[in-house]
Amino acid sequence: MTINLLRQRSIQILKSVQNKNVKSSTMHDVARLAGVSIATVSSVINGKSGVSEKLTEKVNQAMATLDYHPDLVARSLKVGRTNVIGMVVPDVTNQFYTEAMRGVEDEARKHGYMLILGNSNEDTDHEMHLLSMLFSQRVDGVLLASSGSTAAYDRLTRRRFPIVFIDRVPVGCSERAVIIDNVGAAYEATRHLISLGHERIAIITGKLPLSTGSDRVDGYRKAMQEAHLPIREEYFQVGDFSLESGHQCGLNLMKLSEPPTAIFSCNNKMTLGLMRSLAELAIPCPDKVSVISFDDFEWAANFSPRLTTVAQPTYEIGQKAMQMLIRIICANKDGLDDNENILVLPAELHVRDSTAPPSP
Amino acid sequence: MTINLLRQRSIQILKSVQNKNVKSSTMHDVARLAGVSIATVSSVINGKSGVSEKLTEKVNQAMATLDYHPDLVARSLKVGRTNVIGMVVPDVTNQFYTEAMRGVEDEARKHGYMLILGNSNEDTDHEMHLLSMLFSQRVDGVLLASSGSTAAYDRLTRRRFPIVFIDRVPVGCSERAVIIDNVGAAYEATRHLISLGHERIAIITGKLPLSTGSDRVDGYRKAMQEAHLPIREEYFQVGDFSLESGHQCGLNLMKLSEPPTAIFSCNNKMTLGLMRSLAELAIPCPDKVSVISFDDFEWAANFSPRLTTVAQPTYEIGQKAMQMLIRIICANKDGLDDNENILVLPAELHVRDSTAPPSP
DNA sequence: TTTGCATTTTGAAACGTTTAAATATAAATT
DNA sequence: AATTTATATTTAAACGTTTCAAAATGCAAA
Repeated sequence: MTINLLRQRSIQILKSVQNKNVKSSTMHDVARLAGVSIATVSSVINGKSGVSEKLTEKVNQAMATLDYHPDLVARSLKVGRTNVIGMVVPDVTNQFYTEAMRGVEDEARKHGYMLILGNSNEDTDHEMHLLSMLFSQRVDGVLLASSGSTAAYDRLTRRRFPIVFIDRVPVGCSERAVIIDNVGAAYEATRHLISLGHERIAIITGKLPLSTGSDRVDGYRKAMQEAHLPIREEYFQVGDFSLESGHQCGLNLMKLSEPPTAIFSCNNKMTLGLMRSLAELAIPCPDKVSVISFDDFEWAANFSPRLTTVAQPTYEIGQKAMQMLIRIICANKDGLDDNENILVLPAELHVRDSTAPPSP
Repeated sequence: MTINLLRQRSIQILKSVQNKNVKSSTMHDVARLAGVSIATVSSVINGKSGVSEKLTEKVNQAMATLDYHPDLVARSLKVGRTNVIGMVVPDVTNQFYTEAMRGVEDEARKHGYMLILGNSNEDTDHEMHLLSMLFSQRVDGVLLASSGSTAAYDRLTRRRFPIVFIDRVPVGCSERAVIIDNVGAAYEATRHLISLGHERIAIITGKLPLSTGSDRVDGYRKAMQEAHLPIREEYFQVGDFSLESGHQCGLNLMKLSEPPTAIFSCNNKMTLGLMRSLAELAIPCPDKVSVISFDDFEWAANFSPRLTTVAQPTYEIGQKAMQMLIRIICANKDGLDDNENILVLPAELHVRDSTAPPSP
């Protein structure tokens, strides 16, 4: 075929593609322009061996002129695999999850996966809906920071659908998860307050049906009991991980006739709410009340009071969870059982200025 | 068909589905179990009129027993539309973008769209790659907070691919975007510092090839010129929106023999870096230096110093951008030209404690 | 020249939907 | 009872890939 003929044909095909306007060119167009069969084009695209130098070149050229991008929807349908994984988090504005997401994404990209992110807004119904959407989209697996219900999870696992919990696990489920040692970390945090001399120590808990809720309470309980300190009912404030709940619990605590001298807040958002309530009541921290918080972030260290926190390895949580998910997907594909278990990472206490001995 | 026969058939089909294990049931299975054609099943699923009470019931029952979930991959291939839109942001750990994302998601859900989120990490190459992946995934449109390059954008618009810029626009592109009045907001911010009596006012800029970089500089310039204040070269620090750049610029500024008495930081992450540098150098704010920052967040108001900020309507930006994108998609579908333009939202100055008159 | 064998290329059937056209059924009109 | 009309249901062809079996080609040996 002469160069001229090639050019002419190219223009013609380009035009036919442009006419349809938004529709993009297909393997068919490429094959036609290169003067080969679509099977050959497919082989070139997928780097299969056994295509001659000459045709490979022709095909590549045709793809370039047409600016061809393979249709992954069609491919997914054929191969029964999308190379997309879903991630559902309860609060996308919480940096904890977005840092984890970076770990997930980096690891995902390394293995050729894309990421669909869903935000359940701490709403179990919406979480169910998101999971079933993801399933319908035929994602290859899901990372889930649960907002509480196990219903969706049950349905999916019954189908042997690859799923890994991250950060939060509904109490009861205890496999295929990447979490931190919440009991240990909460124990250390409470110990820190006790060692400073505090006795009236309050806690603002997260959602109790979740591991991050109940385990942190357990660690707190353990430390308190060990030190023979009572846990007053009014010092036990049940929050739900939201800023608003932290705010409300903070007000509840500091308006008591005998307010606590130290508060253990179980996540970053609730701590922000707590600090707001302290500001509103003009209660200085740590002078009047010490604050220790789960989750460590950029703002914690450079404003006043510099917060004492329990720092979690957020990026690593995401990274490790994605690795586990990939192993499960592969095992599933080969029809064998994966024997993935729960992975527990350590957390770290960062002592700063928001905790101090109680004022006499 | 007797109830018994139905049950028997159901068990048989269920078993055949379970054997394939992870594969889920198809319209075919449903049709077989319900004893109808797959076209009828399709009609029921899509709520088409003209299916008898009786068959509708049968089909619904069959779908329930099989726990059938439609394969959106197959549907997408057929109808040439995925009902998925992509969103690419330069820093997913920046709450600005996740709050915008909430607006996007709420609006998307309302119209039956799902969301794929990509994080370009301020890397234009990676951004290109993400965009081309999204295109291959055949998303119906893209929301883009650009990290600087226009190359990807050009390629996509040439194909008339629906795309809306959000927050940041590469200088030059000036259509289909939802942004705020950066010049005006930066002008007001600088005016605020000037009105407090500051004359040595520094700026930490963002990436200059982006509207959020250059427009904010323009506003600053305008205010300074109007007040007949010089813009010293060493007070003009070019950052890149990252915490690290804010930190470095902060150090540069405060180590000058004649440091500024006020600093205008052009986004939240850089402000965090700036505050870190002030802490390291033990320079009190606002006593020695005033700080005003773009972007307002939860932590800005309840720690000390309470930050003076320019607050953007983050949620609304996302919401409005998604609405615009949907309009473009619809116009495209009907083959007509959309006449969408740029949408500029107002920002708001929140005066708090980090800005004060210069110390004498 | 033929034969056989390895290599390259192609044809055609999937994958799970939607949809237009065709057919079957029921109801209404003569 | 025969015909028309409206309604309900099914058939079969797409959508853009992958993939396997079959066909074509090239090349060495007979």
